[in-house]
Amino acid sequence: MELRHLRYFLAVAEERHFTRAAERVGIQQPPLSLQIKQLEEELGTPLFLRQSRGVDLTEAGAAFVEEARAILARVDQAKTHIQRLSRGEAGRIRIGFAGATYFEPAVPALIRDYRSRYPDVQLQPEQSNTAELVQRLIDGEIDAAFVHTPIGADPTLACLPLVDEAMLLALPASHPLSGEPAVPLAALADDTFILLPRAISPGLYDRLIAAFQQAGFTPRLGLEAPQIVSIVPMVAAGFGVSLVPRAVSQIDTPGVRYLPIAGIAPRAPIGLAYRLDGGSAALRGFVAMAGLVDEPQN
Amino acid sequence: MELRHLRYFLAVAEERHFTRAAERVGIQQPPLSLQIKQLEEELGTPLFLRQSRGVDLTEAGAAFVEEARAILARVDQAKTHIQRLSRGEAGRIRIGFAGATYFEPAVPALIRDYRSRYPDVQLQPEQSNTAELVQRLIDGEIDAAFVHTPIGADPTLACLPLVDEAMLLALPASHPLSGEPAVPLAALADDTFILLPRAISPGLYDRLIAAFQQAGFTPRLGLEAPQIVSIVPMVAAGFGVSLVPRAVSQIDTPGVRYLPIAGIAPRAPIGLAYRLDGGSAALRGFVAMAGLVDEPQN
DNA sequence: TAAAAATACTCCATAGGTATTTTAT
DNA sequence: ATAAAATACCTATGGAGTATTTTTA
Repeated sequence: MELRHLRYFLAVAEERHFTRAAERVGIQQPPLSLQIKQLEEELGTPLFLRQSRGVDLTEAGAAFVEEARAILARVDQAKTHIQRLSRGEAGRIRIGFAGATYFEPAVPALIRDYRSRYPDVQLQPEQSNTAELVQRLIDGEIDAAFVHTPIGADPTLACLPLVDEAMLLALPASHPLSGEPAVPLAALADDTFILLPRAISPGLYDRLIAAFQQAGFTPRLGLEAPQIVSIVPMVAAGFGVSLVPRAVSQIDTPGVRYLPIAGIAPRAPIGLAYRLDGGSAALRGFVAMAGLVDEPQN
Repeated sequence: MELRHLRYFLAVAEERHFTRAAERVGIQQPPLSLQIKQLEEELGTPLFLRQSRGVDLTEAGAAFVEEARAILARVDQAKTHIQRLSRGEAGRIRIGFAGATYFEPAVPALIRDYRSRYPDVQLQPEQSNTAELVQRLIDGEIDAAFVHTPIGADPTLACLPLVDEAMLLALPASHPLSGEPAVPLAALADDTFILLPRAISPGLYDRLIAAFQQAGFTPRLGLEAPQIVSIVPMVAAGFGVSLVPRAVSQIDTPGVRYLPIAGIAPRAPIGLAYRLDGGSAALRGFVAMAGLVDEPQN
């Protein structure tokens, strides 16, 4: 059986007339009769009662009308689905968000814009840290991730820079310098610093260490925060001071002051990392939109 | 697009190898490549990533695997459905039951046997009287009906005789003759008779009138019962006596005695009427079973 | 007798086969 | 160098066309 048989059958069933049906499907009556006969042989039962003025459907024929319509509709539907998938208009993107990247205004703005343009693409968010997300990208468990760059060079991954802002100091409100408009890093040489373990976000960590070296001191390290956002309550609780990406300052916590760093401040660049071979058209659309809307800033 | 394309596509998707897939579907590799290319052109997107050791599915290809499987499964299902319909193993029969025919043991026995042999045929019962059911048969609103024969000759209907039993007298328990083992009809010449209107079941009515003539009297007619089963409570209430098919005596009502008629008793034959052109295989199966199991009796 | 489907045949488009080339590891 | 798909070209099946016959109301 081929779809041709179903198309021809429906024409005859609807016209109740072989000759008219043949005209409708663009062939002559004898080959149409032949195709219907093939179909009837395959099904093992007549589909039409041939009468001298056209034909009527048999019981089996009437039932097969429904079946044939359903099958052809399903075929059309499948075609449309695949075409939409291949145009990036449908599908699913699993997106990771590292640390507080979700609070960087450009990130939710991009998500919002993408959803309004591609409402039928399902976005599946996932919250973690840069190192974990990069691993999940490599393993193919997620399709893209907003991470703190740089990430380790991997041949299967690409990374599109999105935003690059100076980090801020996070001081407890009780800190003597918390009222200043800006503080040089060196002024905190005697403070205890709350940092992330390097493994969570090596890029960010290395920038901080470089900044301390440039400021001419080695920081006293206190507690290690398990994730960026948990630095804030630790500072509020007086466990020490820290340096955080601007996005973190969106979380307004009582007892914490965010101050610009006077002089050269370490930066916390955010990029969109994604698989190069992912092959999802929806992902390509997402990356393309990220590349257009969010030009790398300095 | 033809089903061939889907079959070939699934072979390639499952083998991940054009040459092996070609072997599996019984053609050579180049024509298979051509068919897949046609499919990809119609869908407007590649389905496979050609690699030097076989192929991988693209995103669209992976989605199309599901679609193609669903479509081919639906085709198989449709085929099976039609074949079962045409063998009378599936479908629906709308069956009418006139008067008390449902109480005639052979009738529920036939229904029971048929349902156990063809469990997937839906039986849709309808209760009415002979005249109404014959009309509904002619109008094509039901497929078969258990009726009191004879029915008017109609070229589109056939009627298979099923059972033919003598009618019984129905007397109120208070009737002086209600204790007799059998009563001749003539003994009731002075009683009031409760009968059905002739229009409800002409065959039955005419037999009764003939019986009265043979017994040598014209009955005094009392109330008319709207349907056979309502004769029973009317007799119980003392409105008169009646003659009823044996099946009615299955309804055990206090205050009513059923007695055989002494001498020649009118008969109440039951037949299965059905459309000759109905064309439903399930109906043919039902009629065939009725013809085999329930030989006409005397 | 007339309308319409079936049959008989012819033809050609295209599915499928064969030989070879290209491609990618 | 090798495995595998693509390309080129050929063959032939069977889908479609034409002419005619059969069927049935």
